[in-house]
Amino acid sequence: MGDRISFDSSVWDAVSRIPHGRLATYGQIADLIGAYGCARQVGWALRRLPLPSNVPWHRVVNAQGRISMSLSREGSDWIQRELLLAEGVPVDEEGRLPLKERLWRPDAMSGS
DNA sequence: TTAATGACGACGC
DNA sequence: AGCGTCGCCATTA
Repeated sequence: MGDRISFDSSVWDAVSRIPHGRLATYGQIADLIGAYGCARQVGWALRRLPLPSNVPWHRVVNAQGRISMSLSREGSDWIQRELLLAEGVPVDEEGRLPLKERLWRPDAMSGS
């Protein structure tokens, strides 16, 4: 049984903790689940997420403060932009957004 | 099995 | 700011 399944679950769980209106980077999620340096894998895990989903996958962007636009996403990148705009996060046509101001700082004292 | 491909990231210029 | 390069590593061909 794949480690893939548990890895994906870990990613989805971590992403589910991102508060409404805030953002996290792929690398940040990787760190959070103890997979330092595996940012790309986080991207793959989100790619496997069946849509629509309750997991707020749209709150994960790249470290450059942009939505990772790619033809291979077949439109999910633009859906991501719409979902972010819908919850008050400004995103320009190039996918740029205010990462600095909206970066999620996980609080050890929250949850559980 | 080897080669190419990414929803990435850090650097250099 | 923008772009190219390289390191990264699971997935896919």
